[in-house]
Amino acid sequence: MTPTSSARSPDTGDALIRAALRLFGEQGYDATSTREIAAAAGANVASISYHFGGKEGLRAACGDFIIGRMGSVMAAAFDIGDPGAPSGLTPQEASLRLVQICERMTQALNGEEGRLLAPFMLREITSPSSLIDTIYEGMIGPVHQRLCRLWADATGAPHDAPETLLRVFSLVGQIVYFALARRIVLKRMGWDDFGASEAATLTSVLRANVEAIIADATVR
Amino acid sequence: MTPTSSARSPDTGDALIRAALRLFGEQGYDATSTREIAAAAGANVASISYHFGGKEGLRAACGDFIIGRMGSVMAAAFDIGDPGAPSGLTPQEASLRLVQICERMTQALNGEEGRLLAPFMLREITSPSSLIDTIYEGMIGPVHQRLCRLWADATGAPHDAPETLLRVFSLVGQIVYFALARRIVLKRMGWDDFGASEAATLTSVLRANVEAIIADATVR
DNA sequence: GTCTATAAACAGATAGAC
DNA sequence: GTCTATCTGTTTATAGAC
Repeated sequence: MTPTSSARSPDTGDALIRAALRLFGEQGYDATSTREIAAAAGANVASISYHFGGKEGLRAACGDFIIGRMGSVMAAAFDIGDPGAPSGLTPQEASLRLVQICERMTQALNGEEGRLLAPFMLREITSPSSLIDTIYEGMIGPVHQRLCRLWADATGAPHDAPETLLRVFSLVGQIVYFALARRIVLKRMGWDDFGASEAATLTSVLRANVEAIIADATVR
Repeated sequence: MTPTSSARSPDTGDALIRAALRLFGEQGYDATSTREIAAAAGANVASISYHFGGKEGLRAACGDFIIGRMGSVMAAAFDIGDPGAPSGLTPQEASLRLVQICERMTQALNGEEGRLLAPFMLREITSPSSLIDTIYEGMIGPVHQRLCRLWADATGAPHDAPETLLRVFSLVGQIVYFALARRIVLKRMGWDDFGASEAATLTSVLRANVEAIIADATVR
């Protein structure tokens, strides 16, 4: 349906974002040149300024892309089974839900799209002047709050106690660590890649950890 | 005892390494210019080439510095109490030792020097072409192996089973996470800084986690 | 919308005076 | 050992043809 004109564009902007996500994630923002991004996206250098107003605008677009994708993955994880029920879970139900969400997070971070998004996100989290505020308010903060309420339902601990917040962070932390230190883990395990069987082994270990930590924190 | 000549140097090389560790850690290697490093160290741009042969040489020197410092911290942590006894610990002793080592790691990563070294190390771990091999073989690998043997003594599990290696990684991972995501944790907790009382709260949570995970993995 | 050509700033490295 | 000055290559951004 494109009229007649010279060049077509299924979506140059989208290709630029995907290329930038990968390269920013692998090498870092400053280590990646706009020429490199354009080449990887099969586009022209000037198209970055045209579509996003410059390199920094492309970075911001990557952040919005991440918040959208990861946000919907997390939203789906929270609503496993019953996309309606807001509250009133038994401790056993809440505990199971927590374990399931952790498994989904493990899968999401180690799946195909996660391996595109996670490195970029980790870099933004650790860099001082970056998208950290946007990503925190758009995704990390809300997700952590919901996890804390589930934690409270599961253990009987107050949802806003410092210990609760830190316990939930440590739950998430051990999952994120395996995305962060993938290269080291592969090397030590003698694994070539992170396939289905490796993922299954990791998932079972993390599930055991999560269940042990929840049980330990449960008010008896 | 320095002869008579013009300029003195307590140690320009050392000042350059410390400045580079901080700036590389905060901003990343590529985002940091040699001029910036020299200014922060109170030295001249040309001194980097003179002392280290160039920017890449300075990066390698930072890696060696880290391996030396962190290595001795970890060595001390393993030898708490008895710097001689090689083996033959009861499960209870091994478990306690494991918990103590985790506490030392938490302190080391969140203490003054850890806050200088950890960001740099985390960046090197996540970057593709970097010092990851050097740091792995000089520190991470050996430390992980020793932790796995302690884990085996504590739980009765084989020291080289995949589950053992992954359990130990998850132990370390949750500790590293709080160094990685410090900014996010501070924001969510409503903390201004990471002082003594905050460190105490975190340490107690992590200790509880470690003990729960060890207990869960113990062969009964 | 896409491209080429170019501008203006900045990078790391080094020669040579001191 | 330290400094200034400079060389060479690369960066992002943009003007203007198509």
